[in-house]
Amino acid sequence: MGRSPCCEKAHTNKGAWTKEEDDRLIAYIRAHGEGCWRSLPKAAGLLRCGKSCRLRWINYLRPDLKRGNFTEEEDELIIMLHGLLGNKWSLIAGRLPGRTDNEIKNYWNTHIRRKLLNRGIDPATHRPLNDAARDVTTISFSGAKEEKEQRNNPSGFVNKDDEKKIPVQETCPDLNLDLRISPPYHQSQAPEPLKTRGRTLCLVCSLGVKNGKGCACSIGGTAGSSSSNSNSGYDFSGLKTGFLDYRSLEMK
DNA sequence: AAGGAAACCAACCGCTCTTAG
DNA sequence: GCTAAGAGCGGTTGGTTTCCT
Repeated sequence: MGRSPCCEKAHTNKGAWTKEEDDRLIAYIRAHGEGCWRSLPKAAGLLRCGKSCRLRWINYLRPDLKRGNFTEEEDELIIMLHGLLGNKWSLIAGRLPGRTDNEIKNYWNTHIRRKLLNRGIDPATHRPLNDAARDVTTISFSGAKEEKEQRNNPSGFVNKDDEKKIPVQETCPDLNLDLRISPPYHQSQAPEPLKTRGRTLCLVCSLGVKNGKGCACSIGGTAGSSSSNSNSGYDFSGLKTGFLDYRSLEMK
């Protein structure tokens, strides 16, 4: 069967974008809006693949992008969300205004991974490195873990990055994120699904993800709307309620 | 000052998911 | 319901910059 390529590769530029290409893309999107990436390059007079245009716009040219270093708060939020969602960079990016999935992914791979490793935490599982073989998978951001780390490293100074001598700080000290992946689900022992004013709330909505693409809850249509998080803070998939129905972690 | 190593990050590739016909 | 096109996502690559010896 096969499928036609997304663009005429023989007639497209590759590699770094030039200022002129950027300008053309920006001007075109300002005039016509995003969308229809396949036909955009031709319409905009660009010798680029549509995918390439989309990526350039999303990751670099969008006016709402926040450039510059990640803050400590963003670091901790990324770590927390990665613990919940895994490598769902786009979902994580959805919780960090002005940041792109690509940016977060790069940042994770270059900074946070190392940071966690130096803290003695496996970046993939968010569990202590020496605690690899347990039956119950626990993702923990609780004080207990910090305590353990503290014991291993009483100084609170952790890694090479820590040559800057920044003490490790718990951003959300009262946030208990102990998550357990338990044996197969049985109706009788299932916890109540997350509910908002009596309505079931899926993880996507509870995270306030804007496009609500993975939303499967009864109020999906309002995912990401201001109403979903207007009452001062979302319940990160039940974090405030103290549990996580891990079945809802299946995003797609 | 020079060369190599490490870090960083933009961009590409290939796959999956969604949607329209 | 099936198929193909379009869009989006995550993993990976490769060029550039910075750091170290």
